[in-house]
Amino acid sequence: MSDLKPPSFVSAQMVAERAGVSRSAVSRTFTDGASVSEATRRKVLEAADALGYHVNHLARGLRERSNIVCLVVADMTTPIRARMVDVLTRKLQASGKITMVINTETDTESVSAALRQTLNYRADATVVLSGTPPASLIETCLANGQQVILINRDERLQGSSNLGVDNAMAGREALFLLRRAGCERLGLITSNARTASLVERETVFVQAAAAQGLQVVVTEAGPTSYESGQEAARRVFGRSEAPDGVFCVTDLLALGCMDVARQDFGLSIPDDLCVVGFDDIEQAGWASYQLTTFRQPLNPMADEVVDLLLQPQRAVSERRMIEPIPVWRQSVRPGKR
Amino acid sequence: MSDLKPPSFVSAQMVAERAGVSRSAVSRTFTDGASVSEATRRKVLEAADALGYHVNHLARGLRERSNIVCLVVADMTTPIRARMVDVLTRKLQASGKITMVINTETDTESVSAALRQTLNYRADATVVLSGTPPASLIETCLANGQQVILINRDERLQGSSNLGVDNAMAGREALFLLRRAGCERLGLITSNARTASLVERETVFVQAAAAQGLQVVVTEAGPTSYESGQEAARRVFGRSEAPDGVFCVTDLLALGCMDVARQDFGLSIPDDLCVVGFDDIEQAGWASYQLTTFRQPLNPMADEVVDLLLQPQRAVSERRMIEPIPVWRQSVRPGKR
DNA sequence: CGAAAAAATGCACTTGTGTGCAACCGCTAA
DNA sequence: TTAGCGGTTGCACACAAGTGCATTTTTTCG
Repeated sequence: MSDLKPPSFVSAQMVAERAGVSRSAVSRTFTDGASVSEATRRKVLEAADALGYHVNHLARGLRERSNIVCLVVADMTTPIRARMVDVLTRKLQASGKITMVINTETDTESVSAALRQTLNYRADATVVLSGTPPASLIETCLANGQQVILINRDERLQGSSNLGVDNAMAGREALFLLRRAGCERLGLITSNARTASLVERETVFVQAAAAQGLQVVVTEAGPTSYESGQEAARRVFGRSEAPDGVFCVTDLLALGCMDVARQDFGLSIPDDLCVVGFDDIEQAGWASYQLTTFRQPLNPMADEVVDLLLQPQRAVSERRMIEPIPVWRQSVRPGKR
Repeated sequence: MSDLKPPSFVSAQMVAERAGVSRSAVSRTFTDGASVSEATRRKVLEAADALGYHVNHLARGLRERSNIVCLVVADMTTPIRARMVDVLTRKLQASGKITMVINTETDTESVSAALRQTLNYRADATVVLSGTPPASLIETCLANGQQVILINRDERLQGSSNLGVDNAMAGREALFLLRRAGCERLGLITSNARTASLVERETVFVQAAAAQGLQVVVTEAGPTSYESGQEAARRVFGRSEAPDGVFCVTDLLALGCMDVARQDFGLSIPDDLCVVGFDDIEQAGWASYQLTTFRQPLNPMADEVVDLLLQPQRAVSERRMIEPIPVWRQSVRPGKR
């Protein structure tokens, strides 16, 4: 009397047998707009409920769209990435998609493997948050009818949709803020990740400064993290002509920098040192930091992604740019000292 | 001459035609241990490569296991949750599973909807990180042969596997730490989330204190967040007999509490006030905080999850407990004042 | 060289679903 | 009474894969 085989998913066939109808009737009951009599429908729903039946979306997706969207992401623990994943999964779900997360490294090999997984699962689209896939693989995706959306990876790739924030604007504005605060010796702290986004913020900041006849002390630390910010700060503020205004290309770098500047070098922020960040992660607003920064407008960005998904034919090779939002806090003086 | 219909996924059939073999041959080429001649295999691989063919895992999963694991989670932006998702997706991937993330609210209705999605996609297993699904729905999952693993949701539910950290131990040890530091007036800060985990940490701490004849000032703030910690601190330290030792059931609460205690009330940590947290999020180790706390051993926990998945038949109704690891930093005095 | 064993191949069925097509049912109007 | 009509229903096929079984091809060994 013991059931030896493990229980398996209940299928439409079983429901049909129990309800005494054809399997088609079951299918139609769960399909919007299909023609089923009220009586049949009731019988089917009753049987389905009793057996615990749930439509197999995998089999459904065998015919046409799978409604699966893959998220290729690295460094998920980074606050900004966590928020991105959060917002994206929310919005995608709201538009009837389901999200597969592929956690990867940023090197090309890992990203390629991730993208191939994406094809294996017949995702309607892939959203790449980290790393840059090789162009050939993107073409394969497109050849398979799969949409590719790159976020904040600025290398323009044929066929993929690109979405990013205006890094140049942030670089220019950061300089403006620091100059208005009366900063004379400018510094820039970046990581060795050298993402297109980071590089653009850096170069625009440096060039804009050069246009004003100012030189910028550029410091490159390890990966984009709090610890790298600390390390960079130890190098920067130990020298004779330490900067009095620093643009950190990432909030995490900025926070590490602030802690070291204050605790190890006794600097007062914003009196002795002004700091500007980028991302507006939650911690930037904490009382200990009150970092002036630029917010990545994640909700609008996610809306754009959903929008791109809903009109796939027009989306090919599109490029959309979103303005970051300056967030004023206390790490930069409002006027000249 | 324009291709009107959108490109669609290339199937094994197309590869077979191009390679001049049967579809079976294609299938066998991509199946380990199947019998194919080297010549055929080469022809197939060549055609597959030219067309950009990728095996459809969805169709493969139609026959047996889908290799999909669903992660039901809320509050993904919380550092501890982000880390959990990160570690789990990594380990699951490493063991050949693919992760679907369902971002939900903690209310029963949302969690139920999430669990039904889980069934729709024929997930081999569901890992619940937030909220508590109704017992009836868990039974439905089990009836469909789907494993349910609950993490840190301590209500023991029939049939599901439970995995959690030893909250009681943390409560006891937190008290020990504060008492050894010479704290006389104890406080506890919790959120209104009232998760089983949080409640257990609270009650054990309070009871252990009572056993020593000490009363604990319990403050309940809003959701588990930095801001709630701030709010609670404003209420607690404004009174005449403010505590000199506080256990915050979560690191985020602790960090908010520390900032307010220092900046609004001029308290020095750990001289005037000792603080203990729980989770060991990254920010707890930042220079501004140096919070003494208990680490959730996420890697071992994820290993347990994978282990449970690999032996599904034995896993039914199992319950595993993992010890949190005390992390010594500077927010508690090492000895009596 | 020929027979037996081994390897490779293709057919046909399986999985769970949606859907076009044709049959059917009940009802109304001529 | 019967043709017509709209609403249901079931059959059979499609989707993309894996696999048992029978058949064909190749290899091996006497």
